[in-house]
Amino acid sequence: MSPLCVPHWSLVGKERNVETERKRPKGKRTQIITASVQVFAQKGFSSATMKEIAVQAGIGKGTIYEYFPSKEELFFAVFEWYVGEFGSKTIANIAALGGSARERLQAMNEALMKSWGELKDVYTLSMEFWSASASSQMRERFKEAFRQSYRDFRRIVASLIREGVARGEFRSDVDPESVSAALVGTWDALLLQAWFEDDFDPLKTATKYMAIFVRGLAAQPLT
Amino acid sequence: MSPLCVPHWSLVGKERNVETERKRPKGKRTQIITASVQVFAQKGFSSATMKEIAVQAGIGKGTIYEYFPSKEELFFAVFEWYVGEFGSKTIANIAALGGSARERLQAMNEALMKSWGELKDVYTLSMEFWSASASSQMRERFKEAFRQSYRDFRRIVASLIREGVARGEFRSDVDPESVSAALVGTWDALLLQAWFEDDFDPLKTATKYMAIFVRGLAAQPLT
Amino acid sequence: MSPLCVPHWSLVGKERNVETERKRPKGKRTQIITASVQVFAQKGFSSATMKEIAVQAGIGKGTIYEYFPSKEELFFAVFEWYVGEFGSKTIANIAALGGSARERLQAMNEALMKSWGELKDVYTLSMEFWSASASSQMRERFKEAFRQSYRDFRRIVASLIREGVARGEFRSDVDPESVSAALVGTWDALLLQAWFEDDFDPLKTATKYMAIFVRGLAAQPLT
Amino acid sequence: MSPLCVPHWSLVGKERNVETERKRPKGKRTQIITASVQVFAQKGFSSATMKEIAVQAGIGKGTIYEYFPSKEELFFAVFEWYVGEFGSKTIANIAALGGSARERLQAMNEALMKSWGELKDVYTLSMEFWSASASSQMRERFKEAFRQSYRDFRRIVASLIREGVARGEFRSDVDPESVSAALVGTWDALLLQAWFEDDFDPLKTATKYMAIFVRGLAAQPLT
DNA sequence: CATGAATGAGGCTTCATTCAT
DNA sequence: GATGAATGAAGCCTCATTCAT
Repeated sequence: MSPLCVPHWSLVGKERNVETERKRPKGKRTQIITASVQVFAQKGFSSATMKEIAVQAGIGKGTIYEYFPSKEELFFAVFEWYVGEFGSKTIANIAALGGSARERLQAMNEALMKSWGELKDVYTLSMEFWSASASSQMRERFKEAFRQSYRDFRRIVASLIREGVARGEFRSDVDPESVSAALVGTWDALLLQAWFEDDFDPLKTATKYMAIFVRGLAAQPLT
Repeated sequence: MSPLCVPHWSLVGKERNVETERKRPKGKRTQIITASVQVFAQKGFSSATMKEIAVQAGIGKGTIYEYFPSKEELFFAVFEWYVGEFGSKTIANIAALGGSARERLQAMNEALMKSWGELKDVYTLSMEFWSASASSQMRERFKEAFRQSYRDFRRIVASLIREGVARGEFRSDVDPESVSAALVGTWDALLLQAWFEDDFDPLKTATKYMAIFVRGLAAQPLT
Repeated sequence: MSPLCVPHWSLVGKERNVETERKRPKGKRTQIITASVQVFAQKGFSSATMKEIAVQAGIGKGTIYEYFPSKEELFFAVFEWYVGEFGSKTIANIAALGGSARERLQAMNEALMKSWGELKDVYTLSMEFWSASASSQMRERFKEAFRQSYRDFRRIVASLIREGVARGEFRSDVDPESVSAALVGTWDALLLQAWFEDDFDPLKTATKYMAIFVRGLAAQPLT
Repeated sequence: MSPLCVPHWSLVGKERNVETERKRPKGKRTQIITASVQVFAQKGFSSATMKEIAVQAGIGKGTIYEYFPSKEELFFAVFEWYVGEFGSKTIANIAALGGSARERLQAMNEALMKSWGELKDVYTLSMEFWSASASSQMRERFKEAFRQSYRDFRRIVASLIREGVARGEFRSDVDPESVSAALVGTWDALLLQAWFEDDFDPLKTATKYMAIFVRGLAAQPLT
């Protein structure tokens, strides 16, 4: 799951007020995951401890094991939730809208970059997931899931490009697969740079970039 | 250090026989770093053990501590070596060549994507470094170093863009800073995708992408 | 805590069955301290290992850390227990009795020297504590605690001396502070010598010594 | 060796200016011991490292092993030097002087307590030696040496007491062995208390104490 | 179901000692 | 002799996981 699959609207602050719904056995799994998001984001997978997560979730350490067989499984569950909860939905929704392909591409760009504000706080999870896919015991599982996530993402963008080509909006020699991979990658990487540099404005940068990029795509010279 | 700062030509086996001394009086530090590169790349920072590194380096566990005060320092040394040894040199060299800005941009693209073959093996280090900059004790150190590395990288590309604008090769409304950030990011992210998918061909994808991108930059319509 | 603050009556086996719970929910801390007393006394602080203590306590190594954050803290806890459990209580009790000051002084002398039998086994702890107060990380903490312990001890004896002076039992030119310091020291040191030499009889020596000493104190020549 | 066996005149600052006599192979052993005194006194036996000692001695770490087979042997050598160099000489010298037994006792008292100024800096060694005699591998060796040292000390004082009794200066019911043990102990312990408390004045305390003590010893009432 | 006390494998690190130069 | 780089045994401590209540 690339970070940009994860607009994360409403992610933050969601865990507060859990007190009121104490003993809602159904939500305990979610409760644990939510706590894990906080802790893993802050400490990273290795440095996070089950104790810490339990405390954050307001439950006993042993209880976590009622829902997840191991720390790694819990981490993977966080990962799945991350993807599943937010995934490429935003992008897909925008793709389904009307308007020119270019406009929708730019809408995607805007939506993703605007999500940075909320994403920021848990963005480090992406790095943890990358790291997990690189070297943990669960390497393959994570890698496969990432692969799938990127694929989904590229597929949506590629469709849109293809549509633009079909409509004659984009040049016919454009390769939708390559373009979507690059575009998805750019979005991804801009958020990464934003993470490193506080005063980096991903929306501004991305908007300027998109102007150039869509001009390169356009079948007819843009003004 | 973005992964694309690291062509890694000749990464492997470079440290052997560096100097002709019968013993290994000076090269031991390098020897340890080389071993660490292997182990950290394979296991990740947390899962790697000092024992493993020592065995890989063919030395005693305690010897590592003669050269590095802690595991974290060793990891950071690997990081510095990663950046320092390869850094943005390739890019800088290409920027210094003659030819049009567009040609040099495409040469950079080609050089970076071609380095994937060698980079592949140690690419996971990038993810570990990201992760370290996100949540380890060393967080700030890594983050700052990354920041600097990205900055260097963007500066080189931005200069080239600026040069292209000045020459009238690129459109005058192009913002070199934004473009360079996006371009650097794209290269970065394409390698990431290549890491996830074995049959992803970053050079092919990037080349097609660049064709579109430089068209978007160009002051005069390209054929 | 001077060794003579520590009559140690009943040191051994006191912690067992303290409470009737089937499990050992509260006594575990005591259990660990008791085991530590044995091990530290036998091996000294540095040579004692947490493993050894755990085995002696019949628990797992990790369990110790549930009760004490570090080896040093555990050692200090042993120290506190040593002082707190036995401290200058004996002396204080005797001071509170009736009788002449001289009699009470001699009673203190007797009580302390008689405690040697039990003290013997853990006496080496005193040396370890001294050593700790001299050079360990915990130096200041131990030193301060010792200081306090000696001060308490001297205060009690000094009061008694003062009382004797006030009553006209002791010479008016006697300085209670100096005398108490010396007396406390003498007791301390006699036990030390007893530790070094098996056939040294501290009670006999101290009794003969006290006869002379109280004669020196007496306002009226003793028979 | 009780601390009071060790006036330590001139101990401090003796190691400086060793530079000038570099390569005096005969003195290297002493050089090492002198350095060890500093380091052991400051860090304690366990925390002191051979490296530190070597640095303090201005020689290579390996060189120490040319002179001492192990750290423990070195420590014992420091101990022996401590005793041998200073031992009970002061006391013995005073015992050999003329004058009344009482005067010589008080001279001993004064000499010992006055040595506190210099002794202070290395006094912690005494505690380390105690600790070593209590729990190190070399326990027996240290213990035996301590025993001997105390014995020597007591013997000298006991002789003096005996002389006083024989002369009719001291009461005939005085037991020289007990008195000497107690007196030696008192001196010992007063230095210990001085170590714990900075503003404790051992000389003043001991002098007042001695006035009382010798009155107790005296055959004839003193004024 | 929930808990958290107990556990012990395993990691990082220290440092006395060795030994090739 | 002198050295100090190399070593590896051994220690402290962490923490995921278990399990009795």
